[in-house]
Amino acid sequence: MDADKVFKALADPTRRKLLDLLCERNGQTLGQLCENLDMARQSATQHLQILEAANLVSSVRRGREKLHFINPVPLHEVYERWVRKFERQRLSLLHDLKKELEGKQP
Amino acid sequence: MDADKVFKALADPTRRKLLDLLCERNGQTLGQLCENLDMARQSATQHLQILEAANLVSSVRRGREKLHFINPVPLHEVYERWVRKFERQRLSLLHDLKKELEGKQP
DNA sequence: AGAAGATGCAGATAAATACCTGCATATCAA
DNA sequence: TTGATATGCAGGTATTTATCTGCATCTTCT
Repeated sequence: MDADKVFKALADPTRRKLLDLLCERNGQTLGQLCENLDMARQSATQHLQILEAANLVSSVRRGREKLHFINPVPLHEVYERWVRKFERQRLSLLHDLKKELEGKQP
Repeated sequence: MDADKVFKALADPTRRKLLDLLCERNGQTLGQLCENLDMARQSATQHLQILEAANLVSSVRRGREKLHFINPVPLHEVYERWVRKFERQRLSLLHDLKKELEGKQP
């Protein structure tokens, strides 16, 4: 997984909306997705290309249409790599802060 | 939580490295963090400000030093809002794709 | 074949982003 | 107090990014 591509893909609200739309109904065409977007079709295409490069979306050509499918695997890997790691110390943080402040002031 | 700020904060590799560094040792000063970064101190400051604006990092002034602490709460909320949602349909995706292709071709 | 529909490709541009340098301020320690 | 240390602030710049417009290509349907 290219974590940088995944994070950068998720950084844009339009692309997160595209993922939301595909989550509601998987396998939508470019045209269908554009109906919910309020921007030029060509712009949406670029966003979808970024999502594909991050492996968050796969597409299949069917005739003159292009169908898009969400792929949750990279998101799961982001979770494993990032969220769980930081959650492990969740409970110790207030302790760290308190100790730090107490230990150095009279 | 401002999801957009959180995602944009995580989109930069330097900022993710800062979170990693704070995960290894919480409560580091700006100077300590800079030793691991290979960029001007002022640049690191800007990254830390973005992390603070996203509430991923908190800081406390102690004399002439500034201590930084990681805050995992926004990451957890990102997980709840994003990762779990998409994971729920994880198993159905290959099915969706297969059905889509089969149903429309002779 | 020809028209309509869906998507692809390329170049232009305005805004956002990540850096930097230079100088200012505040704190500690001798 | 004075020098050294840690951080803050402001401005400048080069790169990246998001978006658009215009035109091309490829299917489908009549």
